[in-house]
Amino acid sequence: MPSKPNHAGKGSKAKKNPAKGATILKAAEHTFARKGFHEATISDIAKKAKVSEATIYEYFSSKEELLFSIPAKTIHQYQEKNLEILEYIQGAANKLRFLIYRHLKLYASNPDYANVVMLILKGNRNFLKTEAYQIVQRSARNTTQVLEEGIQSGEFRSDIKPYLVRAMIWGTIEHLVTRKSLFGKPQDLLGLADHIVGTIFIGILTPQKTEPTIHVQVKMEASGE
Amino acid sequence: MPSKPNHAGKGSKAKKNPAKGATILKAAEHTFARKGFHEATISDIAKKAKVSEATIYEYFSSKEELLFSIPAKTIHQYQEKNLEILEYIQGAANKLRFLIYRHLKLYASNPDYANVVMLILKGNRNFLKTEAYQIVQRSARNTTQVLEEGIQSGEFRSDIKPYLVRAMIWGTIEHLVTRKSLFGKPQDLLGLADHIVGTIFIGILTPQKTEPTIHVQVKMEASGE
Amino acid sequence: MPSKPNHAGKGSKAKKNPAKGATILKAAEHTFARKGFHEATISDIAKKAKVSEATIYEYFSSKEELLFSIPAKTIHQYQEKNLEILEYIQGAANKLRFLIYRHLKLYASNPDYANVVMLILKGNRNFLKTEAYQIVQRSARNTTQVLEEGIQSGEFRSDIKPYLVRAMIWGTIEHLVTRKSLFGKPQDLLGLADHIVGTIFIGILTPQKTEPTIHVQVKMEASGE
Amino acid sequence: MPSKPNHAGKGSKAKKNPAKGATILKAAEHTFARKGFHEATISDIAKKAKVSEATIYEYFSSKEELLFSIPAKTIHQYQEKNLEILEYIQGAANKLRFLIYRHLKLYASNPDYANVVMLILKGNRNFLKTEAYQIVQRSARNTTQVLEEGIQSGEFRSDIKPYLVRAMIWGTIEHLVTRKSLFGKPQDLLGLADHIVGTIFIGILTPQKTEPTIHVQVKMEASGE
DNA sequence: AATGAATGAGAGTTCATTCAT
DNA sequence: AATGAATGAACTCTCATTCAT
Repeated sequence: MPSKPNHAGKGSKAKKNPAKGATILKAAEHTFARKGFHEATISDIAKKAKVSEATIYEYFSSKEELLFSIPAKTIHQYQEKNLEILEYIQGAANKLRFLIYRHLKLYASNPDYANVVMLILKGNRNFLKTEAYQIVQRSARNTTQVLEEGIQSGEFRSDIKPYLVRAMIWGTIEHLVTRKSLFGKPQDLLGLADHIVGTIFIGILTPQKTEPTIHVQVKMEASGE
Repeated sequence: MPSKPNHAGKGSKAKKNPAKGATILKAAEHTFARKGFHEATISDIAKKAKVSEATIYEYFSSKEELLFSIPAKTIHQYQEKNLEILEYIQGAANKLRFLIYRHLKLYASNPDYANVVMLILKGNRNFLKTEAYQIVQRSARNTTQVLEEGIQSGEFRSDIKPYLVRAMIWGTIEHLVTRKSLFGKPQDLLGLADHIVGTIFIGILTPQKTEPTIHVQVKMEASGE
Repeated sequence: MPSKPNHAGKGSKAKKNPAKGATILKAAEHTFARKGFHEATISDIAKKAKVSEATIYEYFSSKEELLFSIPAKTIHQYQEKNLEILEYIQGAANKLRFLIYRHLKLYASNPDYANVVMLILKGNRNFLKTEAYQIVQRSARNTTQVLEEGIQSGEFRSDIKPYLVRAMIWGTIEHLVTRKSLFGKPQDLLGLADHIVGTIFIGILTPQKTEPTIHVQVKMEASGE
Repeated sequence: MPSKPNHAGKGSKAKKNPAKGATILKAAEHTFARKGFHEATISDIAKKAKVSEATIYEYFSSKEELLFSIPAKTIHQYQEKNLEILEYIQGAANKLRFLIYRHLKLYASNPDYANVVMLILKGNRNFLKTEAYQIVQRSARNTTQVLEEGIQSGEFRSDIKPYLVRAMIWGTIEHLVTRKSLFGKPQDLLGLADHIVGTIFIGILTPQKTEPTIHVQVKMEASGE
């Protein structure tokens, strides 16, 4: 069997009945989201999925593999689609705006998933060894790449650090999504996207005051006329 | 500053020997940071602290209370000092820069602590009921307040949303600290402070391109010549 | 007789394999009888029953529920049969004699059971909330009722207090059974039944002395010679 | 030190301050009565007695010795006084009546003590090895002896079994006291004394109906004249 | 004489996981 | 393919007891 054997790490099993596997996965997502990883029991998940506990082990080799399988498919589809659409978008700024939207939307449209990712997976070291996490990393590189493109093309300042800006964007999103998971507070996550983009793009300082560089440029342009 | 007892909520016990209590707390921080909450056992912590398991329960009423007691003192001192210094700083921008530095430094100078906070406490719903968390919230309000001050004084753009900007700042920091905890990657966290401040302040777009406001100004100035 | 589930209250679990449940119960009875409740460990019982400790918890939700389950079935069958047979017996005295016999026999024929009931359950306040205890109470009412019947029919003195007489009968039995549990002393419990009945029926005073009524009669007859 | 060293078994300690010893004992009685032996902790008792836990161990060598020390003094005084008064009473019936009263009163006037004896000590096998228990046994022999006296003197029927009658009397009392401990039910224990005595003395059957013996005796006496 | 502090020794209980059917 | 039943393996927490002061 030379084909990719282990999607979620060491022990995944051949899915006998894909529909049932998905049911279990949804039940796990639901349960983990509400109770947390250790507090949720296989029995809880089995009840929710209306299968026996043993059946879960027919589909997933361990509780942790079950957890790690939750993002696997989602993240894969997410990244695929991102890459596909990205090709049709012109300009780094537009691309970046798209990526921010997409990222926010991923979580906004699936609260249980957001919960699992933000409150459980983010703190789990073993998750980092997962194939799903590899995709997350690739997805992160998308962003960095777009930022670099923007610098190259002159759309973005040449003195920004792509790594840092990406950290800012992702950090912002994660922070907001986490708060929504915990408090339900930013009611409308997607609605914040424009503000995030705006702030990332032009900062928070009022122009005249603290940007002498701009002032200089102005002079030059004025004289160029 | 009278000693407020029971920092970590209802169940904390009178510390018979404060030094030993601190030793246990440090051992717990160390152990939780390396193993995670559920994976670390009281026995591990007892060994590290060189006390018996029972002794731990003389100082902390449960494993969870032990966990929640880790940030209690640190966060308290952090907030006290912040408020103190803040009074001496002039200008919202300077204050904000200070808060960002401090926040980064808190974690940068105590990796185990960072680890516990970012990987364990952030995902723990019960922590939100803790007194320690109340202080975190108060600390967050510091930032928002400074942002509002800046808007008022004209230092910051009037169209920013303080809540969002604070989320960006904190999110960025949390993201970076988390990555450092997990990968050790941004070697020099504090060194990034200036870049973060810079980006938050002036954004990533190159001025001429996407800021029509500036453009307008230019025209005006040019005609003024 | 439809099978009423959950004899021992709220927490009892569905018995997966009734035979195994009974084995565990017997092992518990045996162990508790010899060691007492707190001194007996789940591990002891598991060993005796040749199952794992966890298996015990598949059948009983706690150590205490296990304890309370011991009398549940026995007491139920006992009461059922009592009521059944009572219908065929004529006369309150005969009925009372039967109940005393039965009560003694219940314990005499099952020393471990006697031990558990007399030395452990009797002092346990939580047992009083048990369904099993409800049946004990009902069984006590049988006795009181028979006593009332006897008074009505003229078989028993009209000046006795049923409640007290029942207490005497039960107290006597309990005392004897307890002594047998502790010392093995009244070798033949059942053999004492007749004596108990006799004494309860006619007391311990010699007739002439304290019973003026009888005394009068005697005199009269004697003088009749 | 040839004087009786160990009142309650192996490990009792010299009472440094008898008053404090008594305080602890009362606290223990109070606490055991309410919580039971295993459920009550040394800490509970220490709190109630307003001493430290360690102090309890200065006076009593173990929790069990503490328990066994509760009846020691009481039972000793009880028996002493019984023997003393018994000498002044004429007639077995009167003596028996006295013993029944005394026995009931012992418990009626000290509910906590009753509780401890009935619900805790009665089921404790180790208590039987105690010196306090030796006195209980001696006290039991009082009763048996009086019964034998009564038979000898003709006050009591010659066909009664002293051992059994004593069991009945004690059993009755224990049963009633236990119920009072558990339910508070027979409100007035002492008020029942007369009824107990009455029933023990003359039984529950109506004379004419079921006492052929008397009839026979009459004949014999008549012919004997 | 009194006790604050420390701990050894377990015990009950939970659950992920396995396996025979 | 599905599961009922069984269990190994821990882990938290409690408490009686000790000992140095």
